Amino acid sequence: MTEQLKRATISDVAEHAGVSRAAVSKVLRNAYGVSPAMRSKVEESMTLLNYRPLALARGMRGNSYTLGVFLVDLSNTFFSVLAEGIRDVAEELGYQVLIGQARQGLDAQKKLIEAMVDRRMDGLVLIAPFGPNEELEKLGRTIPVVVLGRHGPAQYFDTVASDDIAGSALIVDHLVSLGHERISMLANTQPASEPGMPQTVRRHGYDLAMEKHGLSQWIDHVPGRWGTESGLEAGRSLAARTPAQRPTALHGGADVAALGAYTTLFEAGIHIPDDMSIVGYDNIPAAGLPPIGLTTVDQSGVQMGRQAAELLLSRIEGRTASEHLLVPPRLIVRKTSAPPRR
Amino acid sequence: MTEQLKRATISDVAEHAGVSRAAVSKVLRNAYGVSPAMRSKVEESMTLLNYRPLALARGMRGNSYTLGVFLVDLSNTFFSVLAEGIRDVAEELGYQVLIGQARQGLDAQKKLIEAMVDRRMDGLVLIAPFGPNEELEKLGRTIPVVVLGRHGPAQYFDTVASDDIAGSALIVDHLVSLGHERISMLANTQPASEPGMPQTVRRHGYDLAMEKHGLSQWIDHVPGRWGTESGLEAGRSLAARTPAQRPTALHGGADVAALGAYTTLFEAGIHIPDDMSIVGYDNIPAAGLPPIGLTTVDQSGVQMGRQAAELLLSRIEGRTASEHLLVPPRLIVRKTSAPPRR
DNA sequence: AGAAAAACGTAGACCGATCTACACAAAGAC
DNA sequence: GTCTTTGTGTAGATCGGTCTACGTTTTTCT
Repeated sequence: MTEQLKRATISDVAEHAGVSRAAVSKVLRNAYGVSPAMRSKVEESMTLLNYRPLALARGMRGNSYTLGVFLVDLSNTFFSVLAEGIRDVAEELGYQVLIGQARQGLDAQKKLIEAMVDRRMDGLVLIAPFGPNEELEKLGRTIPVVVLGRHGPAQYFDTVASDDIAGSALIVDHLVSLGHERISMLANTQPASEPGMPQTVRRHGYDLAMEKHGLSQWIDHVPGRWGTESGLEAGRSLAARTPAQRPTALHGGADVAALGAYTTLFEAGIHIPDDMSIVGYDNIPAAGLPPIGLTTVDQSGVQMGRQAAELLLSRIEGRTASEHLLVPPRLIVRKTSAPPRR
Repeated sequence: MTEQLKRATISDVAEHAGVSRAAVSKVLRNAYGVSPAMRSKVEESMTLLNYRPLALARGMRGNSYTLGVFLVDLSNTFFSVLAEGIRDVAEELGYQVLIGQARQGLDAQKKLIEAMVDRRMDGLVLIAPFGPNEELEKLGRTIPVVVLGRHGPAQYFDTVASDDIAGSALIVDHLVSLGHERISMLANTQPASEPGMPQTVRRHGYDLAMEKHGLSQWIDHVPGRWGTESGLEAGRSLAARTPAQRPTALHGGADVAALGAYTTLFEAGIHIPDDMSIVGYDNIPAAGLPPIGLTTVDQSGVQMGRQAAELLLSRIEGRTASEHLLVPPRLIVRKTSAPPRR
């Protein structure tokens, strides 16, 4: 086994350039008190020695130049789109983005977030976290935090979310305009749903829209969560209903859940959209696949990701007043919605 | 703004327990030379003060207890499945997994890997990296590395890969048994393809299998890359051919590419599987959606991820001889493959 | 009982940066 | 020509852990 190559440290650079370590640190940080002559001398030594500052060591006192992104579900491709937007903005400013994925459960979430804090990340973007708002407020007092997907208000962290009330209205309006009355919704009934969580807000938006159209009697929440598994399950339960008890249209809550329901409904011989219309939310890539063609609500994830990153960065720079952004959603009509047959 | 809560350090614990910092460090590391009495005393103080060691600081001398996973494409859900397997194993041993996603390009990949090294990760799993093997060998001499998706041999890093020769054979055999002769393949012609990269091996496996069946005359590589975009493009180019020039079946190389081709082919009015059979590779979740039902090759991603993590951990523990695992693939027949019509 | 070995704790250097306090020199003010 | 002010560079503490070297006590072995 060949010897490991030793990497250059700040001391090596200082010695090579004939200056103090503090001086090198200054040019590294673009700090005040560096003459042009010294700067160029030091920079030359840095490139010559192939020096890269050890981010870990910097983090001990200053910034680690690392942002953490917390995700529950990597396989939800909408989340990865968000992550992409975050990364784009962060990289422009010299920050690295590292993504952590927790397994399901509040406990796992907490552990992962702690792990990120223990690695002295400069700030955190939490994508669709669960748990009570107070926990997040507490976290926000420890480290800059932006929550993606949860609605404000909040005092110690910023939020970026889709206008879920409007999004649900878009869906219901669309279905009603096609002639549907009996419209159910896959409601995410995760334990301890908080106000501000998208599942809460979308459900509320659905209720409001149904009422607006005078369809309160048909309001129907199919319980579950928003994941593929749970969507499959919901589809099964819907298929098990008698045709008379079955809705003619379904607000899926999220694309992954909607596609899950689609799957088991389809397998049970219920044809989409002839027997039932389905509308999703998120516009994940798989939704656009032509044989599926899921009608859905688009949230322009990259944009949301970028905004979240910008908020986080400005918070790291010192802003303390919290901000809460609402992104207008957009309906994308494809093939899973059609007039009811009866 | 409320004051930030100060977190307890090792000195705080030491003082509270009435012992030295070194002693606390010892119980933390399970090091030799700790009496049961002291251990319990210290542990009590730790829980009382709600102490968590700062992983960042530990990394300065010892391990950072962090593994890095490098990915090119978060939206390729197969990769996220791999990441899940890695995380499961790592967490059991107290390691955190942080995922970094690079934008396209060798340069971006290099920068991200450097960033992970600069954060003193204890080891790296690279999922489908590009670039020459020498680069990886060099990296492997700096830090423990396992490459997922590239075939060995290699001296300074381990590999875990699907047996792509066998996988391609599975696909060709299946199509031939259905009666196909004219079978094309979406070949990933990324610049600087290295031996050992899945695209290279799968293509070679396809060539071999075609020859075995006496179909050398029909060997046909449709150029592109393995992403959704490139798949869309390939589908378009295939649709543009005259029916006589068009293959009756397509080895898609990877599910994302296969689904891309499916999309544009479908839009061009070419019906799958009546006009053309398509087989993918990876068995990503979207492939299983019933209206699509992509016939594909499964690689049991979670298992591969777990194996990669185990290799990495054992390498971190000191193993130096490299290992190279080949995972047998499995054909999953669904609805996009059928006998040719003519 | 005396010597050797094992068990237990501690002091303090160390990892590689940042950052405060200060020394010194050059420039500007009066 | 002294007195500030401004610019430039350095010494050394600091962040929160790890780890080596060593001293002291206890146990084990003849």
